Parts: sequence; structure tokens; C-alpha cells
Amino acid sequence: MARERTDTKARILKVGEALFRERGYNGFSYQDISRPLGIRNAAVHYHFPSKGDLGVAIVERYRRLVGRLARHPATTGEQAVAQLQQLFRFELAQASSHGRPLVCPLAVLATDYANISAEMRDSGGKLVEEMRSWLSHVLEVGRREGAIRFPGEPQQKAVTILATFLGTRQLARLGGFPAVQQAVEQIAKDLGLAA
Amino acid sequence: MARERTDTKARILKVGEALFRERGYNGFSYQDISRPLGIRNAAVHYHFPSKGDLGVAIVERYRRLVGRLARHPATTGEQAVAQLQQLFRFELAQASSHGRPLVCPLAVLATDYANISAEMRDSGGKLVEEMRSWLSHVLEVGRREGAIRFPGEPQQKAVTILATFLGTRQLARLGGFPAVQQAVEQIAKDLGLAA
DNA sequence: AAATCTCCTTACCTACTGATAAGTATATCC
DNA sequence: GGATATACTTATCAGTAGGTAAGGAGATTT
Repeated sequence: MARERTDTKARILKVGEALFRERGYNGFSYQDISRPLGIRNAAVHYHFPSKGDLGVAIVERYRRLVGRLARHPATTGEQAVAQLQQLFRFELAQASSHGRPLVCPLAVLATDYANISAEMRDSGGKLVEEMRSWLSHVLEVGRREGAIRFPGEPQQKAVTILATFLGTRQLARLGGFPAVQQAVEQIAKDLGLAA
Repeated sequence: MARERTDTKARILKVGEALFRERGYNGFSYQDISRPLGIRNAAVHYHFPSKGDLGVAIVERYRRLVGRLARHPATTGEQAVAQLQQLFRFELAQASSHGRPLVCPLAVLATDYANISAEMRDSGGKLVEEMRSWLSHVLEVGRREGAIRFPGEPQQKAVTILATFLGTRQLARLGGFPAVQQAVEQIAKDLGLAA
């Protein structure tokens, strides 16, 4: 079982995800993956028979990453605030860890929605649902415990915040200003959190 | 000069914009435009020599559309609120006027940023800048006149709201809930506006 | 009426897309 | 040590991508 070079699949996924988020689902080809890895085109097909399979794997991978953020449900105001700040740090890291900020895979799925497989849509839908219910819970607990404040329903506020982050990483690409950082600060202020 | 069929260029643009926003820049081809219009592929190339030219025209067209929203600078609180509500209506209309909501061209530009021409990037950058300065001004006037309230700088709040709308139209595609409507309501509440 | 311009068509090109079949070297199992 | 599975390679494919050159029909100008 144990291989030396069986990290090929993992390396394909890594390069694939970068390309996916850098250029969109239709903006990269199997060649763009195989060439830098020094393997043949068909090797990629061996691990991911169709491009849709690769797409699903990329989204699922990101889903697991985000899932780690949302593992433990918050029960106190402190925990809620801590989780929010973890989300903020995550977004800031995502925006700055690479040269030009990579967009969220969800943004790619939404833009290319008309040409992706049902499985990819499904995977994206699940990711949205998980983030929404997690953030909604954090906001609800946080407000109940008096740690944050906002008007309206937690569900709606959660959707709004998620949308803000989704859009903010895109604005960051087009505009000449630190959109993510500005949005994080603004969201925190809107929630009554100190900077 | 006057032609009967010279609306061909306009029809190409119309179909092109729909495809652009439905499937992304790399998600449609010249064939997808020429076929439904009953013309040849090369006819599209006649009006838009390269795909980049078409892309720029699409973004510029949208830019003119949005520019009309932001024509008259607000000076009173009433005007500021009216312009905000105009923006809200615009977003709601954009989200519901078609079957599956079309994303903002800016979202497409951001996702496909790595494979678009410098001119398209430029056009997108200008659009962002125009919307940001307009919304920033509306927010500033509105708060100064006591019609709305929000913490922090108008610029940052403007960026956040723009990002929210950008992301919200994408969430609307992936999630099974009316994201745009929920976000509009939430933004209004956050600004202290009645529903 | 000849020349020109506009708006297209026919015909074609190269490059690349995602994808498959068949072969091969290496390791693992029995 | 023969069989089998894994992880690839080479070779090939039909389809489509964006793009171009040349030509033609019809209106406009001179």
C-alpha cells in the first residue's frame, strides 16, 4: 500500500485547487496541471477520470477545511466571539497568503454554475448550508449572551456576512484597495465588536 | 448609414452579456452567440474582432447601466435614502428578472481575472471605483443628515455593502433561499432603515 | 456607372479541449 | 514465481476553441 510517489494525487489536487480558484473552472485544463508536475495528461485522468470528478474533489477538500473551523458549537458569548474572530482571521489569511487573492471556491461554482456537474452543485450547496447554519448559530448565541449585537434574524445576518466575504475577495482582485481587511473591520464594527 | 439589420451588433451584445453572466467568460463561445442569432461565427468576429473586445463591450454596457443609477449626487438625507432604495430595487430586480439569477459582471471578471485582457480588467476596475465613490458619498450624506446610521468610515461601509451584493447574487445561485432579498433587508436594518 | 463602404458568408486554419485504449514498469499477494 | 493490482506512459481521437483571408451582395457616394 505505502507508496513513495503516491502523493501524486494530492499534488494534482493542490495544483488543481490553485488553478480552480485562480482561473475558474473553465479557465484551466488538464495540461495546466500535468505540465508543472512533470507528468502526462493521462495521469491526471487516471486519478480523476473526468474534470467534474476533479472539481468535486476540490470543493470537498475546501469543505473539509472550512468544516474544521465550525467543529465545536459555541455555547458562551466568549466562544461565539472567538469563533467569529477565527472566521475573520481565516478570511484575512485567504486574502493575503497568495500573491493575488484567490477567490472562494463557492464564487467559482456560482459563476460557472451553468457548466458544472450536478455533483459539483450539490457539493457547493452543502458547503453553503453548513457555513450558514454554523454562522447562524454563532450569531444567535453571541447575541443572546450579550457579546455582540445586530438587528434582525441570525439566519439573515449570517447570509449577509457570508455574502460579504464571498464578494469581498472578488472586489479585492478588481479594486486597488484592501477590500477584505476593510470588510472585516466593518463587519466587526457593525456587530459592536472592538477592533 | 441607416440599416435595417444593423441591430445585429446590439443583438450580439445582448446575447453575449447573458451568456457572460450566465456561464462566465470562459464558459461560452462565439458559436453560442452566432447560432441562436442565425448568423455565422465570423459575423461575430466582424463586430467584435476578438473575444476580449466583446468582453470589454459587455462590461462597458453594464457600466453605463449602473452609471445611470449614480447620476445625480445626493445632497439631502431624503435623497440619500431614495438612492439607497433605488440600489436595493436594482439588486432585487437583477436577482429575480431571470430564471436563475445572473451574477454581476464584476463577479465574472474577478473569477476569470487571470485570463482576461488588461482592458477588461481596467474596465472592471473603473466600475468598482465609480460604484464605491458613489455609494460612499450617499452613505456620508445620509448619515450626516441623520437619515441613516452606521459605525466607521463611509468608504469602508460602501465597500462592505458592494461586496455583500456581489456575493449575495452568487449565494442565490448555490443556496436554496432568497439570498438577495435577505441581504437587502439585513443591510437596510443595519443602516437603521425601516423595512 | 464606377467606386467605395458596410455587413456579412464561405472556407479554412492551428491549437487545444477533455477523454480513451493499450502498453509498461514496479510493487504486492498467494 | 506466476498472478494481480497500482500508477503511470505513449499514442491517438473527435470536437471545439478563437481567429483569419477572401469574396460577395447591397446600399451610398462621387
